[in-house]
Amino acid sequence: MKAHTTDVTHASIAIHALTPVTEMNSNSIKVACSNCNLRELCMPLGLSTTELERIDDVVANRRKVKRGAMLFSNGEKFTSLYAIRTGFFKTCVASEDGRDQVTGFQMAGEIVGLDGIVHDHHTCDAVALEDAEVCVMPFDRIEELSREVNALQRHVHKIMSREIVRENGVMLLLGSMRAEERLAAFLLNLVQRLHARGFSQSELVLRMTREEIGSYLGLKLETVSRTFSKFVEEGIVEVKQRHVRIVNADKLKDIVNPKVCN
Amino acid sequence: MKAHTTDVTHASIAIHALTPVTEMNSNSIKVACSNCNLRELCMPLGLSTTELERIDDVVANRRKVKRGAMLFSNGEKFTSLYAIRTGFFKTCVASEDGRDQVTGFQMAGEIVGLDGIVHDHHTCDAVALEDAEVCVMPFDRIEELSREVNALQRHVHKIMSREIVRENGVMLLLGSMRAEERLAAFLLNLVQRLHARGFSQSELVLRMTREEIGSYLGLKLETVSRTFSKFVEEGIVEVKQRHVRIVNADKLKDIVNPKVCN
DNA sequence: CGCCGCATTGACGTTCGTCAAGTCTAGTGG
DNA sequence: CCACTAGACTTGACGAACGTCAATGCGGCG
Repeated sequence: MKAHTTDVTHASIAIHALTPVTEMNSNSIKVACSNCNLRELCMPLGLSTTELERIDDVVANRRKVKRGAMLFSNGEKFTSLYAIRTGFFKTCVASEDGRDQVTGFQMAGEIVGLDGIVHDHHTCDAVALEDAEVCVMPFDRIEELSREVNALQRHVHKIMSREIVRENGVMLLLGSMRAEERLAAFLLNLVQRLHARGFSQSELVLRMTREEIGSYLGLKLETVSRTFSKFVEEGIVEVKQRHVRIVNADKLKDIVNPKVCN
Repeated sequence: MKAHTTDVTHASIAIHALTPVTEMNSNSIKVACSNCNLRELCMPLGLSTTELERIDDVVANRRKVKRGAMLFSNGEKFTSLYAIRTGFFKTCVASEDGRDQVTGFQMAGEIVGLDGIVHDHHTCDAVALEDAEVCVMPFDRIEELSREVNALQRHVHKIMSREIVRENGVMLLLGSMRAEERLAAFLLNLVQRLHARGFSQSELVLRMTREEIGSYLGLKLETVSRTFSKFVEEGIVEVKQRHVRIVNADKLKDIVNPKVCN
């Protein structure tokens, strides 16, 4: 490790800007999407006031999940989708012989639990990578309401379609990219999503271990570590444990999308 | 190639058993899910007669797609989902620098086009691997009707969730399996889906090239070919070009799920 | 019959995994 | 405050799995 950056800051400070005011003082305050700052991330836009009030009803309650604990697990009965309010999750599937694969990392405003719809049981685990809180949205309530609020129906469809498209991208990554390309794509994706939530475009704090990154990217943890080191040597990023600063985003993008011409 | 099996038959004969009678004589006959033999594969079960009649309306028309032609392509405006009546498709995404990745193979009764919902444009190509015919289901019509027919609403959600779960499985495959395991899992999956459609449990005709299999499995075509040869040497399958006979399904399953104990 | 696309096979090279040793950091308790 | 520890991370040496390149075979089709 060569780059000892002292100015890689904890991005978590900025999360306060995203925390709904309703919860600033107490946990027992009425659950309400209508005045949640994450609304634009997890709910449809352009709703009328009455529609907005009705949509508040899809959230039954909230649930806190401690770091390392599971929101739901493989085999568990499916009842609800979950909108992440705070914290960071991973989802992972396991093969029968014990290998497991991280299928995604989810942050505030994103929805988890879609895997459970088809068989009425979950087929993956959702694990909190830091203390987290989610909005519990019973699926039968979502279905009921989305019959009446067209924008919600459309929104549910888009969320599921978005997940399908995301996974298509991961398949491309796993099927055809080399280690450097995978890690570069991973970093760019993470920072882009964080930026959409008001965080820095260039600095981030990884909430997951090298092993979890490796599982997601189809690499071993040593390869992830070596690839980080290589990026550091090339002056593309600065890394100090889980603090990452992207020094040269263009180079990272070039790695993901090598331009043959030019 | 050692195994020259003369008795690997074309499975395509059996497709006639699945072809709706309404189309036996003419192409202009009324489109109707209510008497389509594929209904149980692509439509919800347990509908009342009136609901069934209404569901016929989701199919606007049918469309033939010649082998090698595209049903839809990346960037194209999204309007409809497509239920495959006959034929075989691949879907593939491309990275900006030209690499592409097969994200799935679809057969009769399966639905393609879900990727287009989120951005109102398709993000992948759907290519017919043999002459095919699909039912065109305009998505706004699906949404309209699924507001009124609960079973259809639930069905649409399940179809999308199933696709998410399928892709989770592919991620596990691409992220953590070796070449033999990937090919074994692929063959077992294909033959299982074909069997559900009335085909043999042990014989199949691949509709795709080695290169397309390789793209799907994250391998090069040579590796696919070598792995086939290895399976043949070990007496697990017989292969003659695209005709495959599974001789020892248990061994194949063992390869996918190596049992450490026992 | 000859061509073309697909498939097979071999020789060799690269990338990444494996194994092992060692470092760093945060947390704990004296 | 510092020693101790456990878990995460880094780094090196080596090997296996798969990719690359190239030659050849095979089968279907005009």
